[in-house]
Amino acid sequence: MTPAAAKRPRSTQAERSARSRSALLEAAARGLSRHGYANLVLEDVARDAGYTRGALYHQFKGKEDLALAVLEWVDETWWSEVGALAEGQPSAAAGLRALARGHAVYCRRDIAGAMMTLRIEFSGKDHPVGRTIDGNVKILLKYCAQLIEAGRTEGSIPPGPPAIEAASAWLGAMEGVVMALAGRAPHDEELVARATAGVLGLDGSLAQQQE
Amino acid sequence: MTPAAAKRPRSTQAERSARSRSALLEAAARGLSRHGYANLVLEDVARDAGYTRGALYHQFKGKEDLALAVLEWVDETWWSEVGALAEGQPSAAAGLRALARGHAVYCRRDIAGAMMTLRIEFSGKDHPVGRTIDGNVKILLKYCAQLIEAGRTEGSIPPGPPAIEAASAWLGAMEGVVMALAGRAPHDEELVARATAGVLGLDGSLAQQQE
DNA sequence: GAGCATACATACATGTATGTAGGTTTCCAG
DNA sequence: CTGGAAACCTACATACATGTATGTATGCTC
Repeated sequence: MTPAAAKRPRSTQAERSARSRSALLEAAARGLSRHGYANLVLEDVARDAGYTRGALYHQFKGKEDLALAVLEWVDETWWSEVGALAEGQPSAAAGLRALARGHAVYCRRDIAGAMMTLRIEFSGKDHPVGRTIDGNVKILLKYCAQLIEAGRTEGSIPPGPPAIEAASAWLGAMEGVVMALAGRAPHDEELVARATAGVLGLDGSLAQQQE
Repeated sequence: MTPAAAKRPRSTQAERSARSRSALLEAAARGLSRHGYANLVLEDVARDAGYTRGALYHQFKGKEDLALAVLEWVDETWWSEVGALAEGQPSAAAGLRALARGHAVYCRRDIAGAMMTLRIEFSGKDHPVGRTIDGNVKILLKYCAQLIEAGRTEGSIPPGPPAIEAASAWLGAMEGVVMALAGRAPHDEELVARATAGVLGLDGSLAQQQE
């Protein structure tokens, strides 16, 4: 019996599908983090999510489609959970610092490495996944570069290498640090912040944080 | 006629073999950088070096053995070309700075990514390549952590997170930066130095280098 | 230069992972 | 409660890369 007699009687079929899809996506992200794309075997992904390859092929067109879905999902969650932190900060430097700490926290989940591995495997390649990831990174880079330039003109960030190179290096450094520390709180946050300060030339004094 | 009548008449056979081996190793490193281990197809490696798979299987026991040889080769060249820079520096901080810059220069070759991809694919896995790479990284980490601790006791490096975490983060940051900049001189060197200063808490003043 | 070993090439067998097709269960509608 | 369409599973076909086995050429030794 459908509790609320309205138009949508809380359809269980759609819910079921959505749950499966989420579980598969999460398992795929974990698998990508750990094994990369090439070593990712779909049967393991499906089993990890509690299904078989049949379910996976019902939800996604194939391996590539699955990877693209993961990318899209990561991109969305990153901007809503991390990117949003930069908004409403007093200065561009503060915004970048917030991004750094937020990124470290965000990457404590095991989905963190998915972007990294996909980027390493596909960046610069003429492949749908490569193009997507390069597109996402490009947008992110542009955003960060703008923040850096804004900070330099307003004076909260000292001069240095071209903003795009600096942004590129900064993102790379963050990825490297969170990867190396693999979510070992609380030092991951602290050290990402330090790396940020170093790359951008912010004051390296030890008393800038403790949010 | 053998020019020098001594014991070793300048054997051409050994030379030939060594040349082939070097060419294959270099091609393998390039291939690993670009495609990773799983996507590395040995026929391409061999062709890239000017041979066929037959030659490769004559020189190496197989794919795994090839990867291990690359690892060994990278490890040796790194310590002789980069690691040596830390020796004879006035302070531990100076040594670490030298390592950073040296690493950036070292990574301008396309062999740079080989370690990275192998690490991502195998680190922490129960696999010969994984064990080897983890072993190499562990030694490197220990070395860097010792430098950091030495610097802290002698006063050239301010206090901070535990030395091992700091060393881990530092290496990760360097990898990330050189990866992101992909040898775009001269900013790679500058930005690796900045990241180093940030993570280790060295003076972020802009006038520390120009070696 | 005959005999032999090493370096290298070609051809085949095996394993494995993807993708597809055909069946089975679960859920909702009338 | 019965028809039907989903979500899902099992079985099969295909592709591809590794590894091995066999063949050829080049260089060394006597």
